[in-house]
Amino acid sequence: MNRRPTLRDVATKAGVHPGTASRALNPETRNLVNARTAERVNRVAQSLGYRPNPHARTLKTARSATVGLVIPDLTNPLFPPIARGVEGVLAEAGYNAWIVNTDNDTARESAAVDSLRDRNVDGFILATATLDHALAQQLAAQDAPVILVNRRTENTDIPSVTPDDAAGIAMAIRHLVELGHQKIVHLAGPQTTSTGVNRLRSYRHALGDHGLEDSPDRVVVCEAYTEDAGAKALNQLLDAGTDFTAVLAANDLLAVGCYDALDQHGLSCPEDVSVVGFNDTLFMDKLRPPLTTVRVPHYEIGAEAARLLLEELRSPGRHPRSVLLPLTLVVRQSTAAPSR
Amino acid sequence: MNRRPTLRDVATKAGVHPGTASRALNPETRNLVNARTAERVNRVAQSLGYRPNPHARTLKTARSATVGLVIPDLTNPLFPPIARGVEGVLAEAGYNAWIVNTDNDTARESAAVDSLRDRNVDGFILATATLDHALAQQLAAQDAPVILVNRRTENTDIPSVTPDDAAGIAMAIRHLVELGHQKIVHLAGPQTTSTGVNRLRSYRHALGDHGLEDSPDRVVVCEAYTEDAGAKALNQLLDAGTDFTAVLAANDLLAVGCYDALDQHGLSCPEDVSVVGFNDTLFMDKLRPPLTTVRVPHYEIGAEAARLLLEELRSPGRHPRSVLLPLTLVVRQSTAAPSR
DNA sequence: TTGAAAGCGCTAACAT
DNA sequence: ATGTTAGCGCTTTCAA
Repeated sequence: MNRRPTLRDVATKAGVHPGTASRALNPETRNLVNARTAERVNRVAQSLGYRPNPHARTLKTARSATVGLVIPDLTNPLFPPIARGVEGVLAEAGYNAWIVNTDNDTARESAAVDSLRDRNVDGFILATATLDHALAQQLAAQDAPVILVNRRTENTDIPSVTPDDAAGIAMAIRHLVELGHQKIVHLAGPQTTSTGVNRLRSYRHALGDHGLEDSPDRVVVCEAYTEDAGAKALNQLLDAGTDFTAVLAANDLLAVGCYDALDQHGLSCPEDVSVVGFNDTLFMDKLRPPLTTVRVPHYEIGAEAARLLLEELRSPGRHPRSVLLPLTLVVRQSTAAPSR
Repeated sequence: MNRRPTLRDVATKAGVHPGTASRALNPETRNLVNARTAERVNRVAQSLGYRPNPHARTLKTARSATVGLVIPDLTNPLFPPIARGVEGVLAEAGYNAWIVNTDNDTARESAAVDSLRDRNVDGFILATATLDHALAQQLAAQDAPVILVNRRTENTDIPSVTPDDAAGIAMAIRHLVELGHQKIVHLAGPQTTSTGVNRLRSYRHALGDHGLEDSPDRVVVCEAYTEDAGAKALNQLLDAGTDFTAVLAANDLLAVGCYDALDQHGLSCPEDVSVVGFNDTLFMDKLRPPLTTVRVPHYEIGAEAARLLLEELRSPGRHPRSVLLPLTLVVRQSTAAPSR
């Protein structure tokens, strides 16, 4: 029965004191040690298959080379690519991510974050931000390194990596206008989120930029970013007899809901109504018709968030900043010139 | 600056020795302690907001109340629901899951598992199994608690939770036969996986059960479970002029690839060709036409795997077993009676 | 029923 | 350049 070798084992076999072995094995302190000794220790460690015990290290140093990644719902296809971006960049730096799911539940989120703190994570990446996000505020107030991803809080002091919502919406509107649409409705996202608020504001601005009227009855605010909410919202507009030829949905799920509502009303896309989504999540190119949508660089959002966090960990408080990532419009068959 | 309270702090404030406090706070050992004392200690812990340090605990006990969940690709919508099932059941038992992504790369998988072992995870749930899976064998050989999920290894001694592939395929074939199909091709999955092999074998058996001929040129084995591989395979059949009226794909992604191939050949589904998938992953109901597919209870697969693992952790070697989960066929518009 | 003491494996301040 | 020492926070055996 041979237990895992410890630092002591390595030290003994290399004929040095554990302290020396520790220094020799750690890249940061290796230079404090005679080069030949260091090499010998490393060889012995290798030959023994030595692997440091991260719990012992964390217990001693209160650091863990681990980051908490807090996600509202992993089954939303927006998040897995973000998680991979985070993991990819962290891995290069020798860090790992602990992914936790909150199911969009504040209590669970709070419990998850507590548990991450118990584990001495070195920082947090939160994909759960609302405009008024107590948890993010609280973490930031305690000087815990935090980066927000995809959405932001009202407090812009907390660094974030988000899509350039305004630019994305502007591209979408321009595309519709160029096709000849004049009456464009907006299914807005929850106004508790930065994406919901920003995209709605940008829609209004973009209409103005093209000299189009910004009429209040052309906007429906959805309570959630779900297919059902999207269907409900568009049904509401259709039932009210609102006059429009195109829909700009605040995200892809709402856009998918529009397909449902159009079906229910016997209308077809894009012949009767053009639809534009936001995010370009999985399979949006496989719908019939394939959805025109604003592509968000999911992986890159996660990667950039990880970079910001690593910077913050290396030099706390040096250059906190927020990043807006550029988007592209992906034109597919859900948009066409209006028939009326 | 007040650091987090430790067990010592609680003990001191409660006027007991840290050993006693430890016993009082741990449900397992609470009965070793005077009830009044125990209650007092717990009250003090509460009032101080005491949270045990998991690293210290793990360092001492070599257990972590943590399970490693090894996933080939989190962006495959099959896996997030499984992960949630795992997490849901583990959470009830006070366990947590460490989710790691391997990107279908053996080296990464191996590194990830090493890292999980370094962290003293109490067991593993692997969603990465191939028939000949060195890592699973190795873990099992070392008596590490392992449960396979979704796929199995050739060695059936390793417990697993998988869909009942044979039953699923039988349902799909019966459905097609009842619609009147006689010439059914199969896009088989990689023959390195249990799903690929089992579904192919079941396809052959099911044809036999209906007195249909099982012709080798009606099967194409795909090298990967991807849309591209599916498109390539069906294109191959179409280009070869193979005579068929329905396609049974070994999973949904391959089925989506069929849609692409049919498009490219100017054929339409279900008028010209019926298509059936497997898994019923995200948005399969949103394709045009919505995909008839075999529904796998994703969440339940993960949940059941977690249950088996917890059992194994509680009584090692007591009742290792594998579970086949029942499936249902979801009939949508991608299947119809053949026109020829 | 409780206290004492040792130690899990590592790091870092201090000493030489 | 290396050794010594103490201790991170907890559990658990042993003793009382």
